[in-house]
Amino acid sequence: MNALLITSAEENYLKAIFKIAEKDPGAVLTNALAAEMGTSAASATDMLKRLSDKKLVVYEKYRGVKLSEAGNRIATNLIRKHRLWEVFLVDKLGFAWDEVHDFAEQLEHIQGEQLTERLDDFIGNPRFDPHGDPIPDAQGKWLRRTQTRFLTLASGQRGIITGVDDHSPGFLQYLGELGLGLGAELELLERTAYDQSSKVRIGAHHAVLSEKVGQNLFVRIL
Amino acid sequence: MNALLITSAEENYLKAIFKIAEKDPGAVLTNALAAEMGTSAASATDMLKRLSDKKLVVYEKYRGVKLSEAGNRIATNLIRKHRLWEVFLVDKLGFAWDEVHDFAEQLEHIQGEQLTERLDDFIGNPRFDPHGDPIPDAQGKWLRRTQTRFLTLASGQRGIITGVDDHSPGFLQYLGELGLGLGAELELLERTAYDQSSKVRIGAHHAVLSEKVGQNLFVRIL
DNA sequence: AAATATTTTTAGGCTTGTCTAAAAATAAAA
DNA sequence: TTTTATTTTTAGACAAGCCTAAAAATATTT
Repeated sequence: MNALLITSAEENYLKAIFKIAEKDPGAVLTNALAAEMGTSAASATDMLKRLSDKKLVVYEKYRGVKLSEAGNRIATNLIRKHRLWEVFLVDKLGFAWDEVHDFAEQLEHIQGEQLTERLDDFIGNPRFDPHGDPIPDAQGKWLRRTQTRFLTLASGQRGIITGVDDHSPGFLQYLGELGLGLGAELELLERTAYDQSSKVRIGAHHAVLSEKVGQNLFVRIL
Repeated sequence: MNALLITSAEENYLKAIFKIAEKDPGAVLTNALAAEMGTSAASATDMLKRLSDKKLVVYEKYRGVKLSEAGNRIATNLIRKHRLWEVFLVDKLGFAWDEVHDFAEQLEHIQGEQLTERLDDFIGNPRFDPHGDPIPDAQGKWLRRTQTRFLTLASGQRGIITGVDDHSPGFLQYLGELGLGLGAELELLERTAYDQSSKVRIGAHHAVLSEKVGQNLFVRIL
């Protein structure tokens, strides 16, 4: 049925298309895709033709591309596997949330439905990965969740960290140093109008978060 | 230092060379390697030239090949990872010993020393995999172990299953049905001279093992 | 030792996934 | 609207891994 052979490279392109489309479905253009993949525009065009031949994307020359039903299924499953492995690496092997991306990037390509499902059970069927990103279920269904950008918090409001928009080790490590892991509670004491920096209380102590940090933090308002 | 890029295909050839050499170091010839890899002799020759260029093997045209120091290190580490993942799959995810080979075949190529070592700790630093094969340590050291072929047992002797020489799912499943897992105890009641078949007692009940089964079973004599 | 058989290597091709340079299409500016 | 700039595609190459068919080397028979 569905056993057409997909290479890791093809999977990675599908995932990149998914990622770009997530923010703006109209922005999946050759250059953006090449940038996301770290390849040349020529290579991206090349791959788009292959993916189109395999009916994994709908591709119109010069116009951009979108995932087909089948392509979307593959990309979603890839993200599912990536995030399940991340949970495993953090919860079971004790890695920090900024250390797991490269491993998960490899592990997501391991084939075998049974393995994925048993892994899911073993780690307790988590709905979110260590960065707060949702994990689609085996049918590709996403759990929608209401989270707010930290910058929308008003003075005096409290919130719980539910996710990050920047997954770079540098940002994650910095948050860790501030005591801001997933599930951490913080209170916005004051926001400086001039530079959108935020004075916050994290447990017993205070800190100042720059606008850049604020932009990349999601919270659930308490 | 040691970060020269090795592809999965190259790793697989190194592992195949190791495997053939294990039984007979002089038998690592092009045809044997091609057979082991399921490729043509021409492809094997091709790869041997590449591996030779990378100093991973010592290759003499028409004469056969052997692993270099570096090649041996890579092959050993690959086997280490393969067997550690097998233990994980059986002990933690609950797979049967005949189900894990294909998954481990993929997982062994995951790069990252830290991952391997944390996995090793997580599963309790096992010395043997689910088939009784030894797991080399992080330095590539092998634990030597005394095990005997079942066929060397004399009537009346008892033994504990310590390993198998045939890893095919068919054989492993058959053993499972007989109640002959790793660590199982059995007693040789009688061996038929004509066909080397063996009447055995396994716990409370009796069974007859063909010569073929007997050849592929290792035991520790009690 | 010469003839025959087997094994191994070479030669030439194909696909995937990449590249650079040039051409073509689209978008923006004058 | 015509020119200029940008984006995208095409053309031609290359390395990795595989193939088949033919040639060369080694091993076996007679």
